Amino acid sequence: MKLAKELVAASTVPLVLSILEEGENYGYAIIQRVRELSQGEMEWTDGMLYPVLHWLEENGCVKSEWREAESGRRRKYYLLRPTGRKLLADQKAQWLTVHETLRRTWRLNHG
Amino acid sequence: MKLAKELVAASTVPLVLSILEEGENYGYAIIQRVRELSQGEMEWTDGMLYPVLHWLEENGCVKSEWREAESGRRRKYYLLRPTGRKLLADQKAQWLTVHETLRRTWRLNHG
DNA sequence: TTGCTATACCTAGCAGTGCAAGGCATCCAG
DNA sequence: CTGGATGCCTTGCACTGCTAGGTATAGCAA
Repeated sequence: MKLAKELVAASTVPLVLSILEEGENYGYAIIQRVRELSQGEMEWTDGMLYPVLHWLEENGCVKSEWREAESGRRRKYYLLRPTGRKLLADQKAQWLTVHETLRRTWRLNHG
Repeated sequence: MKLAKELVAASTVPLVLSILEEGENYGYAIIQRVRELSQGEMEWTDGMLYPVLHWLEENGCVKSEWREAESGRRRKYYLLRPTGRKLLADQKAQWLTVHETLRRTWRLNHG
C-alpha cells in the first residue's frame, strides 16, 4: 500500500522522536527501524530524514555525537533531549486527538 | 491544542469522506461537524475545505446538488459515490497502518 | 583490481501546493 | 440598517518536501 505524502509528512517527526525514545540511534538505522515497525509498509528515503534530524537538533530536541562503529564506519548518533520529549508528548497528543476524531465517525458509520 | 499543519493535511480527505459517509452534507455544515467530532480541537476554514470538495468531485468521489433550504438559503450538498467509498476505505487503511506503527513504538516505550 | 552492493552522511533547488485573504450574497436579530 | 451568522467561491505566492545528486568506506565476488 502506497501511503499518501501528507500522511508520511504528518508522521515523520512523531515517529523519529518515538524511535529515539527507544534509545539513541543514527540515521541509517532509523530508516530501517521505521521499515520494521511498519512491517514494510513505510519506506523512508535518507534525503527526507536527515533534514528532519538537523531541524530537531537546531531546535534543541536532540543532540548528536559522532561515533566509530566496530565496523570502522562513522555514525552520527542522535539522543533525545528534554525538549524533544516535550515535543513528542505534544505530537502524540495531537495525533491521538485526530485519531479519536476519525474513530468517532468510523464507529458511527459502523466500521 | 494547536494542530500541526501536516496532521491537518493528512486528515482532511479521510475526515471529509467519513462525514459524507454519515450522509449527504454541505460545506458549511461539514466544518461544524468537524468541530463537533473533534470536540472543538479542529477548526477548519472554508478556504481549505472548498478546494478539497471540488477536487473530490472532479475525481468522481462525490457528486453535488444545489438545494434550497427551508431557510431560503442555497446550499450545495455533496453525496458520496462508490469511488469515494473506495478512496475512504483506502485512506482509512493507510491511516491505520501509520497509527499501528506509532502505537507499536509507544507501547514499547511504555506509554 | 575492479566493480557492485550495502552502509552512512549531506544539501541545493525548485516543483508543487496549502490556505490566507479577499470577494459575493442572503437571513435575521436588535 | 448594521453586524454576525450563514453559505459559497478563487487567486496567488510563500513555503517546503523531497528528488536528485554528491561524498566516502567496507566487504565481497569475479
